[in-house]
Amino acid sequence: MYWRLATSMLGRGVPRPWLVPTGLRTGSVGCSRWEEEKSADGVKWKQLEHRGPYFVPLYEPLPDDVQFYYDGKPLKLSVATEEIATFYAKMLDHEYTTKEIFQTNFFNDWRKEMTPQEQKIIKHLDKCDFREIHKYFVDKNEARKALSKEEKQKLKEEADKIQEEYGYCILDGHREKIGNFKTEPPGLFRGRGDHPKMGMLKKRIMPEDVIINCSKDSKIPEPPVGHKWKEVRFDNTVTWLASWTENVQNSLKYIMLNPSSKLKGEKDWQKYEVARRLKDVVHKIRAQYQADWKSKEMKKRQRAVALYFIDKLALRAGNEKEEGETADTVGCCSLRVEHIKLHPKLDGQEHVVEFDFLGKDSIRYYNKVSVEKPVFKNLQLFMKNKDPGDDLFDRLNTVILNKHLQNLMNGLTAKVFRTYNASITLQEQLKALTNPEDNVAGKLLSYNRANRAVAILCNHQRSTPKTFEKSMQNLQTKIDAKKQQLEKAEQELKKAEDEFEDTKDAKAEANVQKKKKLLERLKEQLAKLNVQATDKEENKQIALGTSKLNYLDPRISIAWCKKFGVPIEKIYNKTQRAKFAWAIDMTDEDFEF
DNA sequence: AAACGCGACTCAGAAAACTCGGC
DNA sequence: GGCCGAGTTTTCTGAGTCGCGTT
Repeated sequence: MYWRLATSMLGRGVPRPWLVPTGLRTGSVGCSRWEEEKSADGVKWKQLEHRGPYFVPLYEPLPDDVQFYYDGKPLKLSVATEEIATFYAKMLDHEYTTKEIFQTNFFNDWRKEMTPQEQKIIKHLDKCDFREIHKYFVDKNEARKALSKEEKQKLKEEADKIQEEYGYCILDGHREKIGNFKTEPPGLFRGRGDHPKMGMLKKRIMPEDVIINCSKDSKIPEPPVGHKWKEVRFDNTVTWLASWTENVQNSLKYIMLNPSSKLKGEKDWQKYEVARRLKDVVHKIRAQYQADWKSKEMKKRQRAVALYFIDKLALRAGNEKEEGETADTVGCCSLRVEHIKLHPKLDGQEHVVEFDFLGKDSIRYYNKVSVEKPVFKNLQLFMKNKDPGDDLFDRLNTVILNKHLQNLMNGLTAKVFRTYNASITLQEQLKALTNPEDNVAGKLLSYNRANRAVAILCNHQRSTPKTFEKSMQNLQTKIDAKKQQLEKAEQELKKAEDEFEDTKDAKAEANVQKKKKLLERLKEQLAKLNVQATDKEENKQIALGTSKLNYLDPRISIAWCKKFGVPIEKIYNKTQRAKFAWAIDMTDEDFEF
């Protein structure tokens, strides 16, 4: 990997490009010439060449014997109408289709695409019968699973060929993997949580919708035959290869590089370096916001309390969002009065704030936190004479907050606190939990626990896996069986020892040794199973992946692996190792975040 | 100056696809 | 030695953050 060289050259003791300006900037806030990342006018590449997006296959009409029924009677649909019908039919056993908003949005959008005749007939969704179409797709899926080994192999090869052709680009002379090289197929929009637009029709992306970005002197990608690109541009200040506007939310979608790429890797590295710089000033910042809790200015007080939440609870910044366009979720600055309850005393603790709100992806944040008295008093003040639907921090937003943070440290924004607190927590937890005497399994449990502490801090949740109870039971069965084996082995050892007492012959002695070994092995296996069970139970509703991938400086984990003799593959799978190649390359066991 | 709207990027969990160990 | 299913990895695309230009 060519850039490994580059990164190793940038390792310890060697100035890192984006850190040099910081050093020079010390004490000279506002010197924009040295702003982070702007050193080269924001140029992201010199050369970019690619094939353009891979367009998902066009719709194939249903066979004639698969019918749609309206009001109990078969009805042949036009191809366009039928295609949209299949989107709904495919989702029939999904909870989405039971929701009224989903149904309404779908039906409205569907009717828009119908022919006038169809519009005249199809007036009510509840008279539509998609079950035969649904069954067709279920069967088709089954059939695909049942294909022979050779047929599957053939499909795999075709997919590999597409990946090979469209999945890579040339960036500054080097072949890099693309993250998402396929256009998103048409379908029904599925938002998270209570999304007002769920069920709307997401239209097919055509070459005419796509903007290509590449370098002028590169081989410009050919649009599919008979088609044209919307535009070809040569903008080297951005990292995307292609983009289009998505019709449901009217937002841009991009084709970008894979996390394993140099471009993304360096950005990731940079992110952690900013978080590490926060480490040096965080004590000062904390002292400052604590002082600001008593400020005369209400705006400052709100800023100080919000920042305290962001720091202590790792809340997200909380930008405003357009009402009615998305699910009603909030972050710190957008918290409303209804999202917190104040308890002067609760469960033996004083000044308890009870948080209950929906955050990103409509994941519930529920937490009871004992806070410092001034914070509590301030919150009472902020809530005074307000309705439940009013903003808690009415004089604050993310722009004001981030401007303030920028003054405290260059490159500092609200999200840096999440990165910083996540990484520092991992480092501290690893220090506290790792027992050098443990075997690898034991150490991995400690690692997972440290990781889990971070996931809890960041509120990374998952729904309990459908198979959880069952697999827990299976594990318990295994444990019980192992216990029995162990008991039996103990008895046999005792028997062997007695026999040796009697005979004192070499054969009996060897037998004792053999039984001892067996017992040891069983004990170890049992311990391992117990560890597994604990780990599993504790992980039931917690998602470790997000923090591992996005918040934890990989160098902490790599240093830990090296220090305690844990193979890196036990912590990071192949993809993760590719993403963190920059860190694997430069980190030794002494690394400190 | 501050509100706004857009653009570009990171972060997010669900679902699909794949793998691998036990029978 | 192939099949099954649980566990793991990869894909997918929606949901945030934050900066910038415009008004």
